[in-house]
This record gives sequence, C-alpha cells and structure tokens, in this order.
Amino acid sequence: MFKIGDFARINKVTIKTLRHYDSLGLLRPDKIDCFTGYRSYTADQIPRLNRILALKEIGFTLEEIMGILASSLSADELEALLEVKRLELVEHIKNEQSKLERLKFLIKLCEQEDFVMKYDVVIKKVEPIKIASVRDIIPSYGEQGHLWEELAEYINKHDVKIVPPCMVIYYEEGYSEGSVDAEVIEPIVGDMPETDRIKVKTLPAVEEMACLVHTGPYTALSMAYGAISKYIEDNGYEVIAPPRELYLKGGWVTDDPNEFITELQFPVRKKEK
Amino acid sequence: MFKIGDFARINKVTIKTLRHYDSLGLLRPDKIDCFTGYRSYTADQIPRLNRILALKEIGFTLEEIMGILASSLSADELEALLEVKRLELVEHIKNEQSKLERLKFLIKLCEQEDFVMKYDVVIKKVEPIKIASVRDIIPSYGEQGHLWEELAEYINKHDVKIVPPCMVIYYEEGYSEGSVDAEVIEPIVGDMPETDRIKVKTLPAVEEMACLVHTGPYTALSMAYGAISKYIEDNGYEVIAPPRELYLKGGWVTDDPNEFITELQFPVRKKEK
DNA sequence: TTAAACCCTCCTGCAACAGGAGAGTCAATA
DNA sequence: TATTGACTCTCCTGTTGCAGGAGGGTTTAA
Repeated sequence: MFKIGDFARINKVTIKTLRHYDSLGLLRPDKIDCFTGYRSYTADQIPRLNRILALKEIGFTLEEIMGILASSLSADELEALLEVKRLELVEHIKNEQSKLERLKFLIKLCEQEDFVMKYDVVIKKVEPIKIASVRDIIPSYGEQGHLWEELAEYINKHDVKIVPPCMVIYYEEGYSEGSVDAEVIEPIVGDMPETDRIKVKTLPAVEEMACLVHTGPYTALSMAYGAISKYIEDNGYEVIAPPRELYLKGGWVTDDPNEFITELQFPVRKKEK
Repeated sequence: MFKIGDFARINKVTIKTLRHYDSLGLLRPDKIDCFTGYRSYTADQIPRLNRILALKEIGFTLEEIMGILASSLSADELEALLEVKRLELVEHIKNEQSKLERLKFLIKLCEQEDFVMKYDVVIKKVEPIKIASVRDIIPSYGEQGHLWEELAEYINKHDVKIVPPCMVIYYEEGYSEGSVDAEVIEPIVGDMPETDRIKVKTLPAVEEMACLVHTGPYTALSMAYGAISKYIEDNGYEVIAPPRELYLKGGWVTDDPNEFITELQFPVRKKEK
C-alpha cells in the first residue's frame, strides 16, 4: 500500500500524472479512502503503469493506450496498431527533417554578406481552379497585352465572373531569350463555350506548390526566380510542372511599378532520397 | 482591397487563421469597417503573411514570430535565433528517431511466435537517493540474507527512517557463476555515522535509466535480464554503470513468490552514432 | 499543540487554431 | 421589393497531457 506520493516517487512520475490517469480511468488506485479521498496504490499496479509509460514513450496517446489496455488484443492486432503508429512516425520525422533543411537553408542565406531577408518561400497546397485562358507563342515576356485584351473581351461577352488573381503559365523550360510559350489565365465562376483560341478548363490541384511573393517591378522578377529556384534545389525538391505567375497587384491599381506584387508558384515534389 | 474570404483564398490559409492572427496582433487587417466589423486586407499585406507562414513552417511559434517581425533585428541576431531553433529541432528529431527505434523493436517482438507482451522497458530519469549500504562478496546471489540483517540492525540503532524500496547493486559484469560482488541498500532519511562495513552516501542521479518491472519469483529474473539487455542493445544504448535491483514487493508482504515484484534498472546512454 | 509535510478538489493555462451557435451583411435574383 | 444564398461577425468550446496554484482538510512527528 503506497500513498500517492510514494507511488509517484518509486515510479518516477508526478502526483499530477497519477491523478490525471485516475480521472481518465487509465489507472485507478487500488483503494480510495471514502472519508479523506486519499488514494492508495499497490505494488501490483506498477506493471500496468509501466506499460502505460512504455506505450506513451512510443508515441501513443492516452486514449489509444486505454483502448489497448482495455481490449486484450491478439499479437496480430497489436502489431497492426504498431505498424500504423510507425508509419505516422516516419511521416512526422520526414516533415521535421524537411523543416530542418529549410532552416539550414535560411542560416546559409544569413551568412552571406549582402543578406536581406527579402524572399520567403512557402510550400502550400493549391486547390483546383476553374479558368478561362488563351495560350500562344509571344515574341517576348513583355508582349502579352493583346492576349489579355483578347481574353477579357471574350469573357465580357459571356455571363461569367472573373475571380482575381489573374495569372500566366510559362511553358518554357528556364529563361527564354526569344519567343515564349505563355498561357494567360483568368479564374472564373460560371460557364461559357470554348473557341479555337479561348479555352475553359480547370487547373488541377497541386499538392506541393513552392510560392514566393515578389514586390516591385516585373523587371526585377528575375531575382525572385533566382531565389525560388535556389530554394527548390537546396531543399531537395524538383519542379514537376510549368510555373505560374500570379498578379496580385498590378498596373490596374497603381501606377508605380515599385508597388506591384506578384507571386511565383512552382509545382514541386520531394526528390527521391 | 480584399474581403477576408478572398484574402484567405489567394494566400491559401483559412479565415480562422486570419482572424486568429488579427486577435494576436500578428497581422492586422488594413481596415475594419466600424459598423459591420468586416475586415479588409490589401495586397501589400501578402508579403508579411508569407513571412509569417515561412517562419511558422520552420518551426517558430507565433509568439516568436511576433518578436522577430516587431523588432527589425540584424542579420547576426536573426542567425543566432535560427541557430537556436536548429539545435532544438535536431534534438527533437533525435528523440523521434529513438521513439521509432523502440517502436520497431516492439514490432519485431510481436513477430515472434511465442510473443507475450510481458516486459515493458521504460527510460526514466532517476534523482539522487540518500542511502545506507553494506557491500561484500557473497558466494551466490541467493545468500544475501545476512547482509540485510547486518544493515537493518545497524540502522535500527540509529535515528533514521527507511524509505522503500530497498535495492541491491551488483558490481559484476554479466552473470556470475561463483561469488558475487553485491551492495545491499536501504534509502534513508536522516543522518548516522559510517563504519568499516556500513556506508552512508548518496547515489548520484542517473539521466537515463532503463527500467523493467518483473513480476514473479527471483528465479525467473534471468528472463527479465535477458529482455532488458536485448532492449538496450537493439535500441542503440550502452550500459554505463552497474545495474540495480529494486524490491518493490517481496517476502515481507506475501508468501507467494509469484507475487514478488522487482524492478531492474540499468543506467544507460545512447551510443555515439 | 502546533508546524511541516501530505493529500484533496476544483480552476486555469498552454499552441494554434477548428467547429459551431447565433446573428448581422451583401449582392443578385424572383 | 422581398428573398435567397453566400459571406461575415463575435463569442464559446474542444483539442493533448498534464503543470501551477488556490483554498482547504489530514497525518505525523516534535
């Protein structure tokens, strides 16, 4: 017969913990004095407590442990549970390790002389988006004006609503000196027919999208591209689809190109090993 | 000007998150309509939000992020913060990996034909313990009775209290066929003089103690020793001090050796690599 | 008898939101 | 013009495994 303090001491847990387990029904004291409310434990309860602690160390929640201890399950069932936990844990460790890589990446950036914390790359999940678009080869990045006009004009003739932000997908691999294969895009709500030039479709979801927001004129976008490419490479990702440029704040709101805000999005995935 | 829903959509966060950041003062909306309470955000706030998300992905808490964003600190200060985070994260990953090893160990156990979930090894931290003890070479494990008597008799003559559980430390490496170097120990409260035979001292704290509770007669302890040794080896630990046997329930409470409860404790540490 | 050391039952707090109740707002339609 | 349906608002609670503390009773030794 141990008082709670003694039982806590010999098992190296806190009194709070024992009371908590009692309240959950996970480990009931052998007896409770009905006048004083004092709990008393026996040595025979030590194995159960140790089993609880062992399972907790492995990563089970108290609720799961209750289940495991309540239903005396077979070795196979137990093994299945453990396997599930193992997969969870492996997944979790992977995440933590990629965190670590990002962290190291940032530290390396800090060590450069001319460091300004200017670009923050974030991995996000992107949902499918319904869009209208026109794709064409244009002579240079700058000359997309007519595509936007063509698209806007067509959309205006139909009964659909544009939902910002508008964007462009560049189908070139890397930077192109000459002509560019670009698709200018407006997300829409509603339905309308397609034409030879104007397509209506849904951009598929992207599980992992490396995103970077650039503030400033489009002429300075190359730095942003450099930053995001470096990030992708250094953190063990690879690009799996053409990148998008999202125009969050552009010439239609402000005249000062220094206030333009543009987001670069690269669909990526972790490289094997 | 975005309504909260639009701002959430283009940044791929939830409305709840934005409201939460607002309430923390981490990201205040550009304006709040004082009649309706509607929040409205501008594109200029996107970079800040992205910085928040980037820092969060790395593992900073929102509170830390507030600090970082509030005080525009130098590259050096920032790097120091990142370094601290890095160390935390490395530590955390180590822990998770040893969890994983324990888990794999258990799964391996499950796969054995004759599996019974009988032994649970737990790593605990043990505080320093003040003790009185007598150490001697005894002819075999069983013959420690006279040492206990000698110790008890001496303690009785003095004004100290015994605090269970009593224990033995075996100084042999591995199992010994012949004579055994053993120290029988009673934890005490109070002070008393030493003699040639009886020592009074404090067992040092042990940061990592592999503990296993055995129920049953002492003759079956060898199985417990086997189990804990296997655990220690398979999980990449090494023994760094002689093991202890703690007698939690013994002949003084019950006559049935099947009810004896004994805890084995091995001071261990993680092997390098 | 009294102080120290235990023990009890609440209640709150942590981290970063998610879920939902109950109610007001907005824009487009019938 | 009234009415949907889609948004938005402010609370309040719940999550996980206890820790910390308030306020009050119990035991035990001096």
